[in-house]
Amino acid sequence: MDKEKKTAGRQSIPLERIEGPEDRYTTFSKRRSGLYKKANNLVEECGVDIGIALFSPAVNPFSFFHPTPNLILDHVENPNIELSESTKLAAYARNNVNQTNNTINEIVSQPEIPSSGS
Amino acid sequence: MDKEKKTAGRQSIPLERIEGPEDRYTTFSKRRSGLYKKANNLVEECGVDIGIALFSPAVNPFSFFHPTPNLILDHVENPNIELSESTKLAAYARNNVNQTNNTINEIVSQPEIPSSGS
DNA sequence: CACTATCCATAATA
DNA sequence: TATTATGGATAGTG
Repeated sequence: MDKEKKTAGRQSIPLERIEGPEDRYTTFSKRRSGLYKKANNLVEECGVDIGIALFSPAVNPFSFFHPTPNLILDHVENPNIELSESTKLAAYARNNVNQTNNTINEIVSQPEIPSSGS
Repeated sequence: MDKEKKTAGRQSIPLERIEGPEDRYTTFSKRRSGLYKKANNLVEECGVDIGIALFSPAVNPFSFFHPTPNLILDHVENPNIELSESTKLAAYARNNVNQTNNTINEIVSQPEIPSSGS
C-alpha cells in the first residue's frame, strides 16, 4: 500500500545543452518565466531599470523591459540621454563593454559621460 | 535548553521597495548574480542568445551578453542583420515591442525575416 | 510545431 | 532552513 510518489521532484540537470528539442523548449519557457519574475522583483524591491532580450531555441524574440524598451535601449545606445528619474546613470555603451565572449560582462561603474565619446 | 535555530532560514521579503539603502544594495548585488547565473544556464542548456542590461540603485550600469553585446544590440536595433549562427532570429525592434509600461512585454512570434524564410 | 500550464517533490537560493 | 524555482510527465493553446 505504499503510495508511489507522484513525481520524482525537481531534478538536478548538468550545465550542458539539453539535447531533446521538446525538453529544451519546455525548459526555456519555464526559465524565461522565472527570469522575468526575478527581473520584476529587482524592479520592485530595488528600484532598478532593466532590459532583457533573448531568443528562443526556435529563434523567436522575447523581451522584458522596465520602465520601457525605448528608455533602456536608448541608454544602451546613447549614454548621454537621461534615463528614468531613478536612473541618471553614467555612461555605458557597446563599445565600453568587456566582450568576454560567452561570459558574464560587467561594466563596473563607468566614470562619467564624456559627453561625446571616449 | 531548546537549541536556538542557527539562522532564521530564508526570509520571505515582500514585493515592495526595500527601504534601507544598504539592504537594498546588498539584495541588488545578490539578485543580479542570480539573474546572470540563470541567464547563463539558459545559454548553456538551451543554446539561446541573450542580453541583459540593468541599472543599479547607485546608478551604475551592469550587463550580461551572449554571445556579444554587439550582436544582441545590433539585433535589437536592426532586425535585418544576422545574429549568431544559433540565432537567425526574426525581427524585433523597439518599435515592435509592446510598451506595456512597467509590465512584462513580450514580442510574440515575429512573423519572419525578410531575408531568410522558414 | 512552438511554446505555455499544472502537479508534485526536490534542487536552488535568500 | 524556510521559501522559491523548476525538472519530469503530461495536457492545453494557437
